[in-house]
Amino acid sequence: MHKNYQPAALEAEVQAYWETERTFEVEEDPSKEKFYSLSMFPYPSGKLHMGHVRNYTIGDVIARYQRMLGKNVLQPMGWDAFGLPAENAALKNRVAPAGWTYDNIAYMKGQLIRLGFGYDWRRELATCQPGYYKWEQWLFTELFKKGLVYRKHAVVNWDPVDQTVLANEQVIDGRGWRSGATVERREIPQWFVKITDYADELLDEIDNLEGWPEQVRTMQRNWIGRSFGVEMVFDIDASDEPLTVYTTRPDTLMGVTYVAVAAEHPLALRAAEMNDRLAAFIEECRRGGTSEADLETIEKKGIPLGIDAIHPVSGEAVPIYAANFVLMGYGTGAVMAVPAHDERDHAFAREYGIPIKQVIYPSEGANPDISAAAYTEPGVLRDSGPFNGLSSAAAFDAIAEWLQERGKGQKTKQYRLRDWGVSRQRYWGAPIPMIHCDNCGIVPVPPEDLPVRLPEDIVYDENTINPIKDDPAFSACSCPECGGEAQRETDTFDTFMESSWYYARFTCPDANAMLDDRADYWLPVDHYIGGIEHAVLHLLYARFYHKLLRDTGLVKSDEPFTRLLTQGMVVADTYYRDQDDGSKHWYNPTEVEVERDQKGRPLSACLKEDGGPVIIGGIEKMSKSKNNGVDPQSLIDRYGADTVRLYTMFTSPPDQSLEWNDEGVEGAHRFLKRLWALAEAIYAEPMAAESVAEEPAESRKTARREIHELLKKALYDYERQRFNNVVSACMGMINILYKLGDAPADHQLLREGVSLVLRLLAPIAPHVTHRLWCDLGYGDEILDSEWPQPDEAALKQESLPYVVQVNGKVRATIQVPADAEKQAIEALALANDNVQRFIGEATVRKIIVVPNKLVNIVAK
RNA sequence: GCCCGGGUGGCGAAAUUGGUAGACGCAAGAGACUUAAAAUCUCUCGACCUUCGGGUCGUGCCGGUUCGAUUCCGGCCCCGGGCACCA
Repeated sequence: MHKNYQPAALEAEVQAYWETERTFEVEEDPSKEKFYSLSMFPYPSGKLHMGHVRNYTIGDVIARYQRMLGKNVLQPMGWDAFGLPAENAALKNRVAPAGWTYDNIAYMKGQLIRLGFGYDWRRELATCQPGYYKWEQWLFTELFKKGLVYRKHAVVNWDPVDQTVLANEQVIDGRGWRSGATVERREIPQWFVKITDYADELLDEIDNLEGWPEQVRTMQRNWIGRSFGVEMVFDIDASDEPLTVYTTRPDTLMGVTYVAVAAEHPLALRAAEMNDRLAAFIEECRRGGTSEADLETIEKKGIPLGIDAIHPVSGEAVPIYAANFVLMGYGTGAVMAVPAHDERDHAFAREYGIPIKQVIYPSEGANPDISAAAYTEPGVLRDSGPFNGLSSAAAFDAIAEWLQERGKGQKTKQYRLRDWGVSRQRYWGAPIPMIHCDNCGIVPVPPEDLPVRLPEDIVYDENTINPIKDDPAFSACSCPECGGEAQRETDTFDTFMESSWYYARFTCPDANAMLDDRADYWLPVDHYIGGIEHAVLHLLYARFYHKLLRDTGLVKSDEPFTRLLTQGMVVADTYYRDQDDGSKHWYNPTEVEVERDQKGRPLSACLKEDGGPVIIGGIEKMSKSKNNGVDPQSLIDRYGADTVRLYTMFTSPPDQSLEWNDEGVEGAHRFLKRLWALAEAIYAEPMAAESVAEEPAESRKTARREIHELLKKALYDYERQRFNNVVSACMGMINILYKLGDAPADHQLLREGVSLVLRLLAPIAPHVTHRLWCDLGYGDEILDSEWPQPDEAALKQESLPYVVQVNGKVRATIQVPADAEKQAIEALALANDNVQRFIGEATVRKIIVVPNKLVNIVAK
């Protein structure tokens, strides 16, 4: 055993041992309880960032912990390999996306191994491999046959200069990121999967996801957004085609004072033929991005069509407006507006001088001032003709019934959730396996022709937009039905398609089918760990996909992930300078010197290179775009993997955001050196197996009790996944062990204490604990050692400290025999001088005794 | 704009969930060892007052419930995540 802790050599040796012993390779074993621990696989962007390190450390800690509890643990790893950054890199460096991606995978895999994560690498997969995406192409054609896939027009961001579709991320302040041109909204045909068919099941089963954070469950419920409302028709005075609108507040129907339609609504387009102002407005509405955040934050604008809608109950004419906040793609592209009872309608009505008609009044209390703000609470109806006097709830039913009897509407259920658009107009993705034939229409690629391979051997220059779009070698094909000339679909899948089922493929990566029997041994995933930013999209799509797999007969379970841990962001300060062209140039924190005030708050910052000032951009998620990432590799090189793992676990609880701070890593390293020093002391002086039984000294007895209390706390914190507290407890134990004396009994306690700390720390710092466990002769394989339990006898105390409060304020701490009765405790509390001083002349009204904790004396 | 989180010393955090606020660590200060430095070890460390016993205030802000609130309720402020083509 070395005298000093030397992580680099030690970790290499232990990693070699794991590889030779095939420690983390697992097979199905019906005799053992299985545990499938999975961390969200990375996009191979180049190198690991701190968020990866944190995510995979949490996952590895959970996997190793479960292994130490005796379970058959599967922990695989793979690569979410398709995506936009590979195309960006291709444009920038003129390299093919495939080569760039595989190079990144090789480098990042090396980093994962260097960090000591216990993966079964035989199961590794990359989603850009034809052997992987073949099966999702196959499933897509199956879903098409079942009617769960369809094509419709949908809006995209169109860059009129580059002549290309842009991702939302590529639209900056309404302009294309490369061309700087104002982005337009354009409708093109795209493929959709009917997730709304599963909306009810996806929503109702959230109730059963007890292992998921409540926060994520709430977000998913709101995202699906099931609402019960009424669909109704407004006749149009100038048209035969009525307008259909949906509302969750039919009780406010008599307060409708206008109707708003999307700018692209056929009614608006027709009216615009005769109306230049309207035509210009519609043109204006086509500009800007498509994201919901963009649409919801633009100034709400509208323009009257000059056409009226007929109120279905009163028969009154109300004006129709074209409005930029109503979207053609959502619902029916038309909404009824009730300014008195809806905030957005209220703001719009005030802007355009539209009447505000109050029809709902509070059932008790003062009537609010409706001219100042909308009254959105339910209440009692007035000025509502036949519905006067009804409550909002009763009016909901009465109005729905009234409309239904007259064929003007009905109760319906609606979702905020929209069908999943899976088409992307990009090269680096899985080709959508569909064929367009002039004779036969849309024809799915037959299974024997799958996979539709994406050509990887392509050339990129700065003008390349999409290498397969205009490549006849790719798109030309023969129709599988009529054999005639046909065209392949050149759009590729949304990368969420790949990431929605990889967890299942890991169970049988070599199966000659999408999945085989092994899937049902391992699934569902027992513990899934990933970033909170995936709370809705990825996690909802994966739940949906699992149900598709189930209904295709490939798995038996209903849900993919039993327990979910959403780790917080790794965040860091950002610094930038404004460029002449209006963009921002971001500087890495390592390039910047920050001046702080006495309280440690940043005052100003300057660039080390030129000493000039830079702007402090606030704390944000570590990202390439903000250049605020901390490279974990330099920390690994300097301190070793165990220190980096220990520090990331210690510095924040897993589900909270981690504010990166280089200081502190040193402390984690120091702790491992202290552990090493204690182990060295044991090694240097191996003790006789049988030491003479001696009555333990009082201080040693206390030390042992404190160690077992900390052990109990650590076990509790392992269960609730507060790994930062586990590390704290281990540090506390080491601090106690450091203060022990030289007696044989001290040495015995030291041996016991170190064996406890090693096992508690084994999932977190696996290399050093593995080595010390072997070198000190505790056993051969710490992962298969007995998981520690506190000694109840050591925890027993003859007397306990109680806090004594007078009127809720702490006035004394007293020692109370453990078996004392309530009266005895009260008497001891009252006997204290300081307590008496604060009772003074007052009369004791009440004494509250909280067992093992405190006494509160209420005196007045 | 909408949905979801978070706010505790100079800093990261803890408080077994309504019962001693600040465990553990970082930074800082003092001391020991050393020719010296590093490393290591020991002690101090929320603010203010103090007769050195202790006292008053203190968990973003304002109010409430309670014998007792970081924890529960109502309102506000600030920061972060998501918003369907970043992954």
